[in-house]
Amino acid sequence: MSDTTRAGKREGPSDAAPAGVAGDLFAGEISERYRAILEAAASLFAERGYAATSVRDIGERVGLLGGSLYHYIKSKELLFIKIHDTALQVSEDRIRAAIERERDPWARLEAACVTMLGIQLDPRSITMPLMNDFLAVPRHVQESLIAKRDAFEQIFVVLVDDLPLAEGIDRGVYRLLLLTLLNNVGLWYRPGRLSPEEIGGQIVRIFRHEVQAAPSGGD
Amino acid sequence: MSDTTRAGKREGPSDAAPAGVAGDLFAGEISERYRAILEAAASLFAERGYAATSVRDIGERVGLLGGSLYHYIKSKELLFIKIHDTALQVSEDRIRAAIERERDPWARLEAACVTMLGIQLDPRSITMPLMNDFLAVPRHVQESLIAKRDAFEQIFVVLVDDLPLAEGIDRGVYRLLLLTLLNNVGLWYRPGRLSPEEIGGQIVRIFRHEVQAAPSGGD
DNA sequence: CAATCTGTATCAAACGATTGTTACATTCCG
DNA sequence: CGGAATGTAACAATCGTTTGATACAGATTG
Repeated sequence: MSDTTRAGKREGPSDAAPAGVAGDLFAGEISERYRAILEAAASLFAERGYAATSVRDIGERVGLLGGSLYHYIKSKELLFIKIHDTALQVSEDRIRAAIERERDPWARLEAACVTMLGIQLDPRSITMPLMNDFLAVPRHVQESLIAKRDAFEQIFVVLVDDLPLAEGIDRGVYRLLLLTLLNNVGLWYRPGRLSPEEIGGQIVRIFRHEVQAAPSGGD
Repeated sequence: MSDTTRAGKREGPSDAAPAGVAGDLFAGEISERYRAILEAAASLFAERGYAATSVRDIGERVGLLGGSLYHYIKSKELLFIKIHDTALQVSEDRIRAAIERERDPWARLEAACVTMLGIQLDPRSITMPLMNDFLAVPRHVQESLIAKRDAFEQIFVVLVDDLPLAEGIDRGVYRLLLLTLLNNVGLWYRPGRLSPEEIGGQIVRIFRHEVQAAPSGGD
């Protein structure tokens, strides 16, 4: 079969980078068409889920026939995995860069949350709503996704470990709850009312518990 | 050839109620076969999602051919809606009964959370993981689900309004975050480690903020 | 008691549509 | 010309659903 990594095609080398987050997402890709396919597929997967998105749907979005996509992709499954892993990698990089600028553990956590929400809730972003779409993909695809996801979550393992949490709070559960929120806010968020920063702030305000807990607690 | 379960159709009036939560779920249904179909479909929808579950899959689970299901159901879409609405109704009833026994606002919230998690995390329960499967179903089905869901969430509107929350916390966001958690814990929960009660307790411990917030807050 | 009817439950098979994918032909462009 | 990009057309599978036949239980009838 034709080698797909062969570069030096149509466009000039400094022509790329049209959009914001999404443009960044697949920045390393050679062909603009290929990047358009990745973005269209990502957005459709996020909108309707993996199983409910057909290859022809993706093709229509970029002005190609379904079968023509196979000049760029190997299979629908691998396309999904590629999008998923890329989104996760970009998110990880951005979050790491954001928390690096902060010293205080709570400030670091908030920076991570706000950054992740900024990605999740950006309509251009297209990133990670797919992460809650495990169900529909075949088992062996799931395994690939989970591996990548575990690596990503290591960021939050460290972040949560550094928090001066009140005792009685299970840090493992705490981390999972926080990630559950960050991953799913996109399900109900509608732009206009609150900004991603405000929601991130609310989350941290709720999850922020200083060392001394309830002064006159019941139990 | 034909299986052996052909006989034994009609049942006595006091013979029903085999399982726990799931048995309760579709208790009012007349035929045992019909109830088996509802339960099998509910569990499959919860496992793989709506789009990735075929009518033939459901049939196989109950020992029928795919087409034979249409003696009991009108369509796959209506089957999904019925399961969804029933699960929501059962959950609502159980939560209302649970919070009725408590007076303190925080105790009422915890009762609601623990009850809902008990339903969500019960492997027999089968109830509501479907609620996060909006994406795959057609638009007009979504509208039906959303209507039911809004009614359900009214419970939590009242519960959260009664909380003596620290100022600076948006009660609308607070409620949505809480519901997001309750709806999605099932994605990572594995029985054995922690009980639903313990997780519910952790959630409330995190979401519990007395009126006087951080004594020397940063912002 | 046997024969017949009736209605429910199920199977077997097919329907048209859609799925992911491929093979081949064509167009485009340097 | 030559290779990359796209269209055309089909493939086998699977999808939700329908149709018609069949098995069977119970009531009705002789």
